[in-house]
Amino acid sequence: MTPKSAYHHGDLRAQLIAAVRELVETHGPDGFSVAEAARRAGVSSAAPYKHFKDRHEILRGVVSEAMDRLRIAMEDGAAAHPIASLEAIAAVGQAYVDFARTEPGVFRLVFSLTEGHENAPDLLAKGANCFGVVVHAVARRLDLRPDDPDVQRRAYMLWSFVHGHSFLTIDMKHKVASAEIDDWSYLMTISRAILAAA
Amino acid sequence: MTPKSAYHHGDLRAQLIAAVRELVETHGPDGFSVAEAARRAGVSSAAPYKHFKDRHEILRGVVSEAMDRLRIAMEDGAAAHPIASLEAIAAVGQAYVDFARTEPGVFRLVFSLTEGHENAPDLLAKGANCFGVVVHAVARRLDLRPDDPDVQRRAYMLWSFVHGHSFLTIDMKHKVASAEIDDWSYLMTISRAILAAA
DNA sequence: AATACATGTGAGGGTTGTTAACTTTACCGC
DNA sequence: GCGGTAAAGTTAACAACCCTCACATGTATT
Repeated sequence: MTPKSAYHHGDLRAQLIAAVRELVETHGPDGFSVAEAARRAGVSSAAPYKHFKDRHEILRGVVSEAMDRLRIAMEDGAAAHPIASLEAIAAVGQAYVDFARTEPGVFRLVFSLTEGHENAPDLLAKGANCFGVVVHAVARRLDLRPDDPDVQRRAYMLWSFVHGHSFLTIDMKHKVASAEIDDWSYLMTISRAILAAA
Repeated sequence: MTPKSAYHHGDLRAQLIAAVRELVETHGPDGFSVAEAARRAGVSSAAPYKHFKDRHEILRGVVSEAMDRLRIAMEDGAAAHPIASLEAIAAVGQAYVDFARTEPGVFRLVFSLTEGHENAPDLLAKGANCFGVVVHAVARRLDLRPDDPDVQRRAYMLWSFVHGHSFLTIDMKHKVASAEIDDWSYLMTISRAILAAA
């Protein structure tokens, strides 16, 4: 743990991930280089390859960690409201949007891993878990089982919606869509509409 | 036009954009290099810089062209159905989703230009035009003016929705959300719900 | 025909991703 | 304590890439 020796400073993997997260956040998903990350961690540019096979694997590490945080935020959002309430559903969406607003770079990264990341079952699983939070909230609200097709359909609708809004909101920080949008009332409206739709 | 001389082959700019589009589509938004594009166009690796300042500027060229095609597809979608019909609105969304499915790489690229592209007023304008198609369709349906705040709000909701669905659909080609989804009935349901919502 | 300009080439500097061979440290059974 | 093994660093090197420079070659203007 404690970097006694300067060699083997004991915590490189985590420090690299942190450095990359910062780089991605400030310079965008492409403005990252393993060389710069190594520099920031105070090691040689070859050191990272003792912990990661690829630059891709480092990115996957960042994404994995980010998805954990996202899921927790969503769960916390739901937990802050009465079970089966509409608010609980909207709060899950709010957590999602908040995450995108707070860390747009990382948020983008999470959804841009396409090449070189084909086989990443753990990431797929974590994605499914995030979706699961939505499903769970919807199931509670409708008093149905989570695997009910209707629940799945509505949850997916909600997710599309929140996902799209999140992306649009960070893309056009300088307003394209006329006015500012009040997330909460927006999310409540949508949640209501989707739960009521045929 | 006709490359008489081998030098000055007269059409390099367009050919580069085409080459990059292909590269982005097959190797993903990151798997593109100016060098490779030049190679495919049959010119030296320095030639592109006579037409584009940056690698970023080439990408912007690809995006610009793609947004034109997207807008046209959306307009055509709407035009294929009776004015003011719900189908016309859904068809705009369908065109959007189809574009994403057909050219996922380019679609991603369009929405990942963040760094080095801060000042691109033409792209912002084209984005606004695409949104304008949705707004127009909604305004027709509700028999209101396009600049009516309610129209803008509902159009934005629809857009978020379709945008999110498009992304999710190309991200998880291998189904995370349980079953396959029938785009058209999905889009009709959503359009109806959003136009009816409070 | 002479000149100006646009558009190509080639060489080269600086950065990156990644590997290979080597060195240093931590740890484990004796 | 002691020696061996594996983990985790290092330097050196290569190819690829972005981009700039000085120069070459066509095209267009006058």
